[in-house]
This record gives sequence, structure tokens and C-alpha cells, in this order.
Amino acid sequence: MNPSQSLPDFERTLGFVMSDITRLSRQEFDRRVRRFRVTRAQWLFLYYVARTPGCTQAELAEAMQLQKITVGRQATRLLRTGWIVRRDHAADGRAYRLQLSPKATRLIGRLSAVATRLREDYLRGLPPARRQALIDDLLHIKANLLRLESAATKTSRVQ
Amino acid sequence: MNPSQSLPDFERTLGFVMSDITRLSRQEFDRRVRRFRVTRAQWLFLYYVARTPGCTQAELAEAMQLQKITVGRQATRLLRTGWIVRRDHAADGRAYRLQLSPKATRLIGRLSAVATRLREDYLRGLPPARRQALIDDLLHIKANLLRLESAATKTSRVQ
DNA sequence: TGCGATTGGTAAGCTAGCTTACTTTTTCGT
DNA sequence: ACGAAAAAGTAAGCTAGCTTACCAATCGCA
Repeated sequence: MNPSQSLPDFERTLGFVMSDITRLSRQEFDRRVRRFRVTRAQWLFLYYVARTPGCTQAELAEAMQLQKITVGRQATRLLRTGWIVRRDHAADGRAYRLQLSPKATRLIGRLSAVATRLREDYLRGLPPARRQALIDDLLHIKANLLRLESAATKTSRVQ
Repeated sequence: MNPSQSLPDFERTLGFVMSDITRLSRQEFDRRVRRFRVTRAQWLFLYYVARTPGCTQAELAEAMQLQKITVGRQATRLLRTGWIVRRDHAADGRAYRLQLSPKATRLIGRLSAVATRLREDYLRGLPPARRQALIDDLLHIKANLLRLESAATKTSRVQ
């Protein structure tokens, strides 16, 4: 008389497993970097800025696939806590240019090492060939989703 | 002179691809069910309640791997909009029992069909054997993460 | 050259997660 | 049988995402 019998099995479907993995790895990562007093969202932000120093907030929003308001708020928080600096854009009076502060520059390397270590930990026991197949298949799925997205938003995609 | 060269390649690492997939599939799902006026978090909540009707909020938090306050707030929202009903627990004066309202019961089947269809869409072109390998590998990763989690929280896991 | 459209950024207000702290009720060991 | 510990739920206040709406600066074309 288990009432769940009429519903499709979902504990093992892709979406559920992937969101489990996303959640678990986020939690584990957060545990490991808690001592740096920076959240995962903030670390990601800093990571992207490190890759493209001097970028504007709108460029960052495009790269991180976030709304520009989300980026703007995060930038304000990171500014307040001294992880980034905002400079006026020389050629565009509306825009800022974002740079890492020195202490953020020092931090990035260490956080990136934590991420690499975590990845090694959760991939333990998976042979290289399986890892490659896994990433290939996930990229295949991502391409499918991008196709669905562009089909759905051929009208007025507003980033 | 690309400043990113000193940082490890990450666009193709597992974490980034999986979070891309999670985000893209969430967005696509939201697009497809927007007409039902229910968010993904709310649909998930209803789905779990459908599987275990009469559960308490604490049981639901355990099953969904959320904090009980998160479940409690969502329950309040869903109550306000008439998707669930709360009954007093007969044997425990502290607890509620959660049930789907009739309109939610009617909804679940349709939403579940949307999810199934979406899964078919984003798996298109991936042969059954690859699908099986993919889910096996993801479950392997999840098991690794669960081991890391239990190692980290052998002291005072507070759910 | 000037004006309408686009773009960079912010504001307000929502959902949804978290931690910490609390009240009330129940459970369980002595 | 009673008192301490555990458990169910809520409150407050945070991060972080979203949509919609809005300024102000810039661009582009007629």
C-alpha cells in the first residue's frame, strides 16, 4: 500500500542525482573554505574576475550567466568586505571596471587548490576513461539543453 | 596576454558542467510549467508530499535534505495558495501532518509528465548504454561525496 | 547633429536557501 | 514519576537568485 507506487521512480533519475551531487559538493566545498570567510558564490565571482580583470559588471553577468542585478549586489558586498575594487570606466561613464584587491589575488590560488583537491576526492575510484566519457556525456546533455533554450527564447532574450 | 592562462582550465570541469546543466534544466522546466503558477521548489515539495502523504514537516526536511525551517516556510506559502492542507498530528501535539489539496493531486501527474518529457529531450542522442554508464558514474560520485560528508560531520550533525 | 534605441547599473520586492536561537511538547533514563 | 534531553515547529536575519521598472550615459543612424 505504498502510495508512492503510482509515481514514477525518481530517486535515481539524472536530475535528482545531479542536484544531489551539486548540493553535496557545494556543502563539502563550503566546509573546506569556511575558514576563508568567503562563500562559494563570492569565490566564483572572484574567480571570474581573476580570469578577466577590468571587466564590467554586465560582462561578468554574461560570463557567469547571471542577471546583472545579481552581479551588482554581489559586487557591492565584495566591495564592502574589501575583496574587489571598482574603478570608473575610462571610456564609458556608466560603467565600472572590476579588479581583485591584493588580498583576493592571494586567496584565489588557495581556493582553487581546495577545489582541485575536492574534485580528486569525489572522483576517487572512477577510471580516467570513465571520467572522460562522463564529461563528454554531460557536455552532450548541456548542448541539448542549450538547443532547447535557444529554441524557446528566439524572441527577446533579455539577459 | 590572456590573464586566465595562469588559472587552471575550468570551463569543462565536472562541477561547472553539472551546475550549467542544473541551471539550464531548471530554467527550461520553469518555462514549461510557468502556466501552472508553481515554482520548481514548490513542485518538488508537492511531489515529496505525494509520495508520503501525512508526513510531518521534519520528515519532509529529512527526505528532501533541507532544513526544517525551509520546509516550514514553503509549507506556509503552499498553504496560503491552497496547494496543501495541514492537519494536527493525532499522536503528537507539536507536529502537523501534510496532505495535498485536491487541486495539487490533480496537478502532480501533469507536472511529472513535463519532467519526463524534458528528460527525454535533454538525453536525446545518448544511447541507452551511455545513459546507464552515466547514471552509474554519477551515483559513484554521489557515494564518494556522502562518505566525505559523513567523515566531516561525525560530530553533531544537526539536521 | 540630434534624437530614439540600446546599454550599464540600481531599486524594490519576491522566492528560497542557510544559521542561530527560541518555545512547546514528547520521550526516556534513573 | 519526574526531570533532562530530544524533537517539532517558528522567528530573525543573512546570502543569493529572480522579475520588473527605472535612471543616465552612450551609440547609431537618418
